[in-house]
Amino acid sequence: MKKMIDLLTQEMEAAFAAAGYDACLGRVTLSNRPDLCEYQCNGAMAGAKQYKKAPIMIANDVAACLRDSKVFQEVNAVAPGFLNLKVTESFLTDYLKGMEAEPKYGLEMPGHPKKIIIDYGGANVAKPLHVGHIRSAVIGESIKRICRYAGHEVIGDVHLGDWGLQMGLVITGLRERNPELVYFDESYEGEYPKEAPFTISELEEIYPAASAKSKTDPEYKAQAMEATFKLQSGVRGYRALWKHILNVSVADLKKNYGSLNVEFDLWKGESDVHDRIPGMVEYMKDGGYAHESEGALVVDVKEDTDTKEIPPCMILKSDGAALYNTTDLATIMERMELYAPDEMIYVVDKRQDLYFDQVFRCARKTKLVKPETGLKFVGFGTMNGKDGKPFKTREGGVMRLENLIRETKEEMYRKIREGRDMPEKEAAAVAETVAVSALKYGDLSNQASKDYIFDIERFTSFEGDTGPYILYTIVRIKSILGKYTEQGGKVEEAGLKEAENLSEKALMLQLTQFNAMMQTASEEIAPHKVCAYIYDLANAFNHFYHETKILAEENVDRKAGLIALLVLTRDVLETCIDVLGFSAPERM
RNA sequence: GUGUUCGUAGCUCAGCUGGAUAGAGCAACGGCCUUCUAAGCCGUGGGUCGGGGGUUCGAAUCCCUUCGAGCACACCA
Repeated sequence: MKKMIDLLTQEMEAAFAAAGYDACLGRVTLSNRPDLCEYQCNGAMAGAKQYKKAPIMIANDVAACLRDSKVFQEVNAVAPGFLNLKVTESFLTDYLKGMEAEPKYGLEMPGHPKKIIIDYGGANVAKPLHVGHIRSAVIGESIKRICRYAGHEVIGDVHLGDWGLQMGLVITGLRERNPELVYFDESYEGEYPKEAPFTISELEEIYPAASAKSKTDPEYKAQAMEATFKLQSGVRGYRALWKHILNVSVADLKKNYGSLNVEFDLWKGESDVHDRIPGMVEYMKDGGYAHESEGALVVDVKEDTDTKEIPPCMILKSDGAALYNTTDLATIMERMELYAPDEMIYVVDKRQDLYFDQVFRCARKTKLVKPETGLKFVGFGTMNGKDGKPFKTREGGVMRLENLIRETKEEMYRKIREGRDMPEKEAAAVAETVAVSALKYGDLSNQASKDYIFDIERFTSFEGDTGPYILYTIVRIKSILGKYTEQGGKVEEAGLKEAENLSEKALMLQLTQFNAMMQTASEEIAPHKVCAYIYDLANAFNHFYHETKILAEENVDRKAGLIALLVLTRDVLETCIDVLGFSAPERM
């Protein structure tokens, strides 16, 4: 279905042509003066020079050609040469009816859907998620859903850090605690136990302790490095232990991500490409891409057009070991082989911008990907505290994600109990849903690339541009629809009618923007545009709601028309919050 | 040093493919509930769009310059 703005532009272009001017001047945009008009066209001013005429004369000529328009109810030429437009009720209502009938409210599907792999989450095995992980998870999940809604095939990969020194540290820490474990007996040849010899909370204790000790104790660090080496070279007991660590950790990660409605299709990790690295390195050497520099193996990625120094992309350290770049490149290689995606999107802290630039250039230069394969870096900014510095606990430490979520839920629960007479159990469930909306909307409503201030007070507020406000609006609509049904009305039989007041028309106009907004949000990978849209839509609804009695409407047809408008508004809002990654309760 | 992002109301942020009077929210103040959830709605006050210059009929938006802040700059991930 064509976008509203395109249909209006078409009509306007025809009018420019009919008046003897270049049709290209007919571009219609949303009005920036809602008090004067709904849409505007500034083409008369742009064409003034070309035709050596006063803009207002051109505008008048064009307006004259639109006198009998079925699309525009009003076309006013205003000094110096604006064309102020209002659409007819019938055109608007027909457009919305079309929208209702279309599968995705009129969003056009791509001619060639892309297969996209999105790499987000940034979790590490055996390390708890902390607040620094929230953005990648929340933004990535939303991008995944937006691209999927826009008609692409999307695969989300958490891509765990499951293979480096951290694993050696955990194993060494475990050995220190329980040296008698069968995993450390290298002469053992039997089956290893199915149960892990530790719980998640023990695991979470072990890593930081081992990490700290390795920094002051060189002997301990050497042990950890040896353990890492043994694991990577396939020593049975170490591999078995590693599997346990992985399983226990992943189960816990799934629980935590789950509480934020974040779900991955793939739980791949760095370990998956371990065996692939030697071959890839050979390939890069044989192809003449890689050369030695200061003892390390690197690929030059400078380009003539660069305005800055781009250091070469390192493939192997001078001690011959692989590093982050190596696994990332090997992963790109693996993904091309297994999934052949058209595009890979990395949702990562923006500080890694230069690093990914190097990796992407290297992947292209070494032909790991096809020339047309998209490699995109979506860098996000830091989540800061009210002081503008990276978010910390009151004690100055790094807050665990789990705790942040729990505190937000508690705050929400408190507010609900204060403001509503709701049974404890229901209040707890509602608090959970609303808290997720507060956290996610608070994050997503900011442009991903910018830093933002995390303010739990603000995010959990029911007032203003917040998740809870959006949910409240949806709940209000649901409440009316519920009552309508109780009164014997049939929601599904209601058909849209022409608007009878200004706020109703404003709501309808806002609804027509859905497909254009969603297209932009997916093309620009911009979840915050979805937030901005639903905030405007919720405002338009609340304004309309205040002015229009719905259930008390006596004209049955008119009432049904209003109900149909509510249904469409609810559905569009719920579609939007779904792509943002949260949902609304029935009551709140 | 080089590069990069940014600087808009007291605070948090939109707007940036150039258009009319620069918008929201919070905070402050004032209205609106016998009627569909007042966790709502309406209104008031609050601005050298960091400074300067340029392009243009027209600049928060484009260009140059300057000041200020953040971030990155091969053997970490």
